[in-house]
Amino acid sequence: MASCEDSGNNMNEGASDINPSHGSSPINDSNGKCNCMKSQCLKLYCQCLSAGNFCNDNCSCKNCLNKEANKDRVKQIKKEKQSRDPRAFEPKVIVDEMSRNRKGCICRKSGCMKKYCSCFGFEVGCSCHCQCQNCTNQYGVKGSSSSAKEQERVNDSNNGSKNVETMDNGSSSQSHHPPVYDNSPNQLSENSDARADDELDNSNVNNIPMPMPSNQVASPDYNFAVHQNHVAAPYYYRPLTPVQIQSSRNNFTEQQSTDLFGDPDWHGQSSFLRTNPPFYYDNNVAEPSSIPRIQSSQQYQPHQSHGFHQQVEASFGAMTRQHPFLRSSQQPNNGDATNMQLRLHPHLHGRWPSPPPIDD
DNA sequence: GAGTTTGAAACT
DNA sequence: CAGTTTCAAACTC
Repeated sequence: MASCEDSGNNMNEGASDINPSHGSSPINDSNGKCNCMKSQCLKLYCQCLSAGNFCNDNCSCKNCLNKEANKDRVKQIKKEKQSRDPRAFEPKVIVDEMSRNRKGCICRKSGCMKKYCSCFGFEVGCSCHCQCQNCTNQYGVKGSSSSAKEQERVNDSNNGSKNVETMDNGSSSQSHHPPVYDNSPNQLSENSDARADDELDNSNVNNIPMPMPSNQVASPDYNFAVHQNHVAAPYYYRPLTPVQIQSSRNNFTEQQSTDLFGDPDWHGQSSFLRTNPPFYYDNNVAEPSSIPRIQSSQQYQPHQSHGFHQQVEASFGAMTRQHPFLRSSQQPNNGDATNMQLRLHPHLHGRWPSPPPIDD
């Protein structure tokens, strides 16, 4: 059975309509199907349309017009939606140190503790973007810098030196989260409005300000994807070459995405990044379909022969070695990375390094 | 499964 | 742009 998540069902043409397939349904677990009765699936109420997908055989919608056979009209509808909100079809969740719902919620009655709440539905905390009332979101309450678990992690890191990003290996049994996406600013893209303006003072590509708050948690704008207790590498969007763009438009395959990430110039590349294809291209920017995340502690448990630290070194090696600004350290040792830390090099003075160079 | 509640999207 | 209406998903019974 086809699904909205099937690549073949994606509306993979036209402006900005190549989306991460599961960038959709923030709330339900229906995995790319809708039950629209009145909207003909031509409004954003429709989860399939909202996700940038056509409806499919799994849907129970009535009078559906969101079909490939109607693609011209759908494309027009999408343009209209985008004229109102250019980011209407973008992923709804950004990746930062805790992950946040880009648009925020305005819950009044649910306390952000039910799936009515888009933040809760994504299993992310509420944020300054939310206008919710009586927020009790277990993943992070509006106004607080983090959820309880995250705060615990932050506190732990603060027990060490400053500018420390603690990285856990997931051994504390956090369940994995649904896919979320790095919506960090592409410093090199003409459509780089995906930043949290309130946290940045300029957009100088070569001198990215790093608003390191007192709790020492990195800003979402620096692609530092530390997801709950899971670990992910810092990574940057990078513009694609014309060949890559054409390739993505024509016949994008998982192997190609793997190859892209196998590119030695991809500073943040890692073995587990490569385990998370496919990647989608939009606005000439490569974007992971899901953040590089560790899906289970088992997958990235300390390796029997090398130890997790070495494994992380292997994964992060390119970054830690090629970016002289970052260096890894290890708690005295046991071979796992439960308390492994990435330290900012002192000379950064609170600034992250520039994105890696563009490779033609 | 029907009815109710909820909040996002659309509309005015 | 604030208030209202529409909509579909989440939830309850």
